[in-house]
Amino acid sequence: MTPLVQYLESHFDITAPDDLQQISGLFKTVTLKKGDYWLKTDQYCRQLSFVKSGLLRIYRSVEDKEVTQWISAEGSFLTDLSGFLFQTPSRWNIQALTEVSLYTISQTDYQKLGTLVEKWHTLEKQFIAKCFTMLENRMFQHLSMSAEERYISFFEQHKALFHQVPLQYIASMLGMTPETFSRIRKKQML
Amino acid sequence: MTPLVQYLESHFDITAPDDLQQISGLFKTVTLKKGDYWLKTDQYCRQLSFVKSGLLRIYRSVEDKEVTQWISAEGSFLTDLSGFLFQTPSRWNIQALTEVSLYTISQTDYQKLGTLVEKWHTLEKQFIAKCFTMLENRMFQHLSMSAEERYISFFEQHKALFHQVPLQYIASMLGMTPETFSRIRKKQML
DNA sequence: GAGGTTGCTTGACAAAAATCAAGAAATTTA
DNA sequence: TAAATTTCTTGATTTTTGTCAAGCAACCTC
Repeated sequence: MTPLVQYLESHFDITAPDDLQQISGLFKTVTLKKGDYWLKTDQYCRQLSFVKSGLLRIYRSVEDKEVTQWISAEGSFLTDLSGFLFQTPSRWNIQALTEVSLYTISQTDYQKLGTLVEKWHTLEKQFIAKCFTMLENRMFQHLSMSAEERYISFFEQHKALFHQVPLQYIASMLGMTPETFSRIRKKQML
Repeated sequence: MTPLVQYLESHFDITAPDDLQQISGLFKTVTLKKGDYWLKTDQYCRQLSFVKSGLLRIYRSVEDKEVTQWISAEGSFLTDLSGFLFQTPSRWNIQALTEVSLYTISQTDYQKLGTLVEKWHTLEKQFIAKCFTMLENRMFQHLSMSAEERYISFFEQHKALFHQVPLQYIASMLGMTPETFSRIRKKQML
């Protein structure tokens, strides 16, 4: 569970060995094969995972097309945050794009963390707030930037993804068609 | 402070008179005149307000134009959530569009709530998570809907706003120009 | 109530992005 | 490795949205 422990240390500033063990002890290792679903629309999301390795796509089907909301990569948490916290049916599908290895905690065990780890509530709050902030930035980019500007901005921050997943998913995530994406890409590569 | 108390009861399920008083007792009444700023870009947001009456616009200036992020109305909380929680300089301007009456709590007093009210941490978490969920929905709409569809969806949920604030602000919030907004509007009214 | 300001609409045009269709390239599968 | 599938690219075209410019309407304000 080293990657998870490192994450907890660096992102949550949890350093006490006891706390680290309390937390990581509740996670179980899970693997998914390419194409497997971690979650499907209308299911209840009763788990929170930390991605040890691999890539997953979070998307939603609307009418005849699929809208990719995000791609989760190694070293980040994975859940349907709204569904997990409010226990409402999920609106998302989450599917493995590669072989995936996860550390997973059940909702029940997750709830124990509040009593086991002193400052858990604060950390949880910070985590959710961080998710909010990221989304706020993304929303702002959509309100203020063109497709090309969004492409450039995303490319600068996530270069690696561009040769790890089908580009159409990145296109969708950036709110454009694969064709538009391809044309911008060509222009950028000249 | 009745509107605030009602909000706490219905949205946060706080019913104990003691708790209600503990909380609302820390808020002070503040009024703003039309055009006054509640917050400016690069300032630290050290307050959380509840809008008793009036309307405020949250926006950001980019190059030569202004991007409206949201319009806050009567009966909702107002803050730069990211800035307030992480104590980072704000990227937003928040300006009164009308006479505004607020109940305001300082960051210092806000922090006391954790010790004064038993389940405060849970409620705070729920509140932030709610903000996240709303933003997630909005983001999804931008990824999956055209300008016209966004107009219709917003109009259905916020009819009242359309004759309360300059329409250009709503246009910006929906990610389109005033001209496009005007054309869609005309089409919808036929 | 005349003049100024601000906000809204309209038209003509330009640019951005979507759609459709075909084909090339890459990847997977057998 | 050949065939099948999936993904990406390209061109032609349409649709959507933005830009610019002008005019109109509402509303302050003096």
